[in-house]
Amino acid sequence: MLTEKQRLDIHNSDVPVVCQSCEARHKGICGALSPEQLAFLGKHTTRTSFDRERELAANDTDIETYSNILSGVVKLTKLMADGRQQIVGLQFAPDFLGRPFAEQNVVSAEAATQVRLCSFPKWVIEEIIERSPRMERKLYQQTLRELDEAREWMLTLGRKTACEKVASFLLLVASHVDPEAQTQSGMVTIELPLKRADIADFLGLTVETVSRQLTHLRKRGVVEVVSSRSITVGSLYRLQAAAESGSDK
Amino acid sequence: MLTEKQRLDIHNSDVPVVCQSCEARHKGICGALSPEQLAFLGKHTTRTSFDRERELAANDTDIETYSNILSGVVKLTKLMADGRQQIVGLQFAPDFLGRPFAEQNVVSAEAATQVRLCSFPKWVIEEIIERSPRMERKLYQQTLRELDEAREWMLTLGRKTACEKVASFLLLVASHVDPEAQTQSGMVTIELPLKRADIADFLGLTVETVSRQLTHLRKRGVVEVVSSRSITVGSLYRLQAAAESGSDK
DNA sequence: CGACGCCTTGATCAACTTCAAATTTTGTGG
DNA sequence: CCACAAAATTTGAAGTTGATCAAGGCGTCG
Repeated sequence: MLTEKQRLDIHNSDVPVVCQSCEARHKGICGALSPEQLAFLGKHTTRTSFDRERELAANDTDIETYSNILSGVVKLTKLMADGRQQIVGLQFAPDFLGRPFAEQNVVSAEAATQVRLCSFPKWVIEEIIERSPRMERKLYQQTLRELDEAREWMLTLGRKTACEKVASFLLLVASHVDPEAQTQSGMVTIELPLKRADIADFLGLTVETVSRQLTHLRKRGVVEVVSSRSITVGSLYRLQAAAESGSDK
Repeated sequence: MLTEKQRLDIHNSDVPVVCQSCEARHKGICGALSPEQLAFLGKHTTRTSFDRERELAANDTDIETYSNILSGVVKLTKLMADGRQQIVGLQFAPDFLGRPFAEQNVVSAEAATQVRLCSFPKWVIEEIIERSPRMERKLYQQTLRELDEAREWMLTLGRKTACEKVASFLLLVASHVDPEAQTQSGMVTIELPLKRADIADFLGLTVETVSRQLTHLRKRGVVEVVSSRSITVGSLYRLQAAAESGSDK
């Protein structure tokens, strides 16, 4: 007995082998492509793995490739002349990485964890966008989602206290790792994709403050710090409360 | 002798009268439409004027219309349960207002100044998006621009000092009112579309701090406060410096 | 083991907020 | 056009939050 997916893959035997079990084809943008388009894309595909901290694209340089994130977390950062830094976005698999219709990068992209990418030359994506309205639609919708997230984060950066910021960050990670986490209120363990310095750059704080607020949340019993990269949350409901008012109760 | 524009308008005599001299057709999204599509859109168009402070769309309510901004400035805001507020975007004519592919508003939209809108029922825009890839492209590109701006602003919110924030705000307004202002370095007078309380909500500060930083910039000779809503900048270059380091020199 | 990177904790300090009040601007009706 | 009330802005003094500076602990990898 074949599952629907298997039948589909047999039927579309011209789907590149590397794409056949790729998450980007199911949840990501490649799902918008016909087998022929996928085959075309597959011809110009490069899969690469990057160590943590590796720069994937530098600010103010020409855009040469676009990518799908196969696994890992990518941070998008802005840097000021004097070294101040702000993370302006986190991207998770199977997000599309890159800014269509631009010549130059306006942010730099860096691997926050070990990252695997499936990359394509700029012209290939441009051609596919022109030929596949469904692909463009997928990209458009991801951009709208990113804009929603950026605006949500602006509220966090502009108006929340340090403690609320840290709680908001934990919630953000929880919801990306496990989209259902939003609703459930039970116990969850969150693997943090960022080190303290990155969390600070994401929250507009210093490392010291992030650390202090984390111990503060621990002492209040909202979280348990299993290890520096792993946090257990007793009740997401309480964490949510901490992200909006801090005062608890 | 006819200009090219006049010839075009005569040729396309089925272009709705209200659209013929509309900025949205030249710089905005309506430029993507054929005369027939424009005629269809024109049938379902409502032009309305709103006083300053009027709410145009409330958070957590169903989306019923989309609009083009004909004139004025619209602020997009997020509100926390305890009343803290953050402006997460400013939109200027001839921006498109509204979030495609969503059922509900995730921000509220409010007129910052007197605003004139050209509004369309939700289904009309949805139908046009399906039928006009050029329209979808325009919307996609505006969204990408907004995302770029949101990320730029995240750096401002997270990492800049109060003084740098105020200077950044003045630059932002200057560049939207007069796109060429970016390059020129001469004297410019900026009409502020927001009152102090709104500026504070945009910058993640308090009214008092905004006011103090403005007088600080005045005493440093970077700006001249003509009236509370009108600021003259001697050198945009110096203002730019103030937006990135504060220390001047 | 020892060095290095990362994280935490403590003490002090500066920036921004809060609270309070004065001053200016704006809008309205006579 | 003026007078007056309401709203917006500015200014001052005191209080908090988070930053900075400094030191120490933990874990990992050679």
